[in-house]
Amino acid sequence: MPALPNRLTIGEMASRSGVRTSTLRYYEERGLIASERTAGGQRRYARETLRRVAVIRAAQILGLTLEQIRSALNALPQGRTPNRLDWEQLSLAWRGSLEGRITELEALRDRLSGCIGCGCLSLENCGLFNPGDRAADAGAGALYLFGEAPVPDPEHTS
Amino acid sequence: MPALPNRLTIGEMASRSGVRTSTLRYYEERGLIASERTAGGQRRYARETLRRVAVIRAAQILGLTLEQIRSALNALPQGRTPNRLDWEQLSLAWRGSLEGRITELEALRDRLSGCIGCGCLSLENCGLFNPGDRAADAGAGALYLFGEAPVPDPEHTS
DNA sequence: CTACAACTTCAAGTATACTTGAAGTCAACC
DNA sequence: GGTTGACTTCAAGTATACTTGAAGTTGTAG
Repeated sequence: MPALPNRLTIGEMASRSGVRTSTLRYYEERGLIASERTAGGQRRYARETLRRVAVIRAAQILGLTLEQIRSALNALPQGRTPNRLDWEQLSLAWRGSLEGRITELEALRDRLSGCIGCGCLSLENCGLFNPGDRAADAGAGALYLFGEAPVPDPEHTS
Repeated sequence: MPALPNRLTIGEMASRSGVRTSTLRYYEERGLIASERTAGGQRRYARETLRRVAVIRAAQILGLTLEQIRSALNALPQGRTPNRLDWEQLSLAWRGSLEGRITELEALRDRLSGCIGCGCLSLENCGLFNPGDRAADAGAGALYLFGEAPVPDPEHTS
């Protein structure tokens, strides 16, 4: 058991990062991490790759895709593994998008609450069925969720 | 152009619901909607299926999987298309899980904020890298994000 | 009755993020 | 130098939610 070697095998990376070897190979294939090779062709990782993997996992927890993470990491000067300052920059940016998602979900929750209160009669008017980014594509006429036709006052219709 | 026919073709369903015909077939295959067939084998949908599809889309926006939606709809008495009261029940339950997700994301945001403030030195101690449901699997020793070894006071180490 | 749009099924493709398995090679310990 | 666990590549499989394409059938307008 080598004590803190400078180059880590993929197995050491896996046990120290908690990420499977297959996942590490996949990250490398997708350009998120890099490795050197021994004469025999086996991977050897720089110790800082461990930190890089940790940042990748953190970013995934935050909901970013691997492609977004790859872009963010590659945008760092020299495409280096984030240091402490880099991490502050990244996490500030990512916190922003996280807050954006929270805001979206809260709006969704409020629309849903509104639907509960109002009975959600019309797909055309209902906020839930017309969230900002979806086209209200009711070409053939209004779509009604409960009751197919607009009925201003149900008590007057049999 | 038949005015509000009782049975809709898949094409009519598609244009009135905003959902592609391929998607409607897929929903049927997955047990989310049902259809009758003409003598020739073409699908004909009851008008209320339109409402059912609308509810499915709403539930998807809320983040439920098709399987979860299928279960919820099948759990209704007679597996019927939700009426107004059913919809209130469903949306109340779904709002609950939505609020759960918001709470999780807020906790994540707060952990991230904490990391930004503290510099996030240790993977073992950092809340972001150890969110509740992930095993802190640091078998080989502590994992440190910025600085590989525990350094209680960096000023005393060269 | 014919034309043609709309419909049918079934298989395969798309995207994301991986995992699994087969077949073979490497590194390290004794 | 031999054994064995760890490693290699490449192809295919998993899960979700669909879309696309091929080849053939149906329904309806004229």
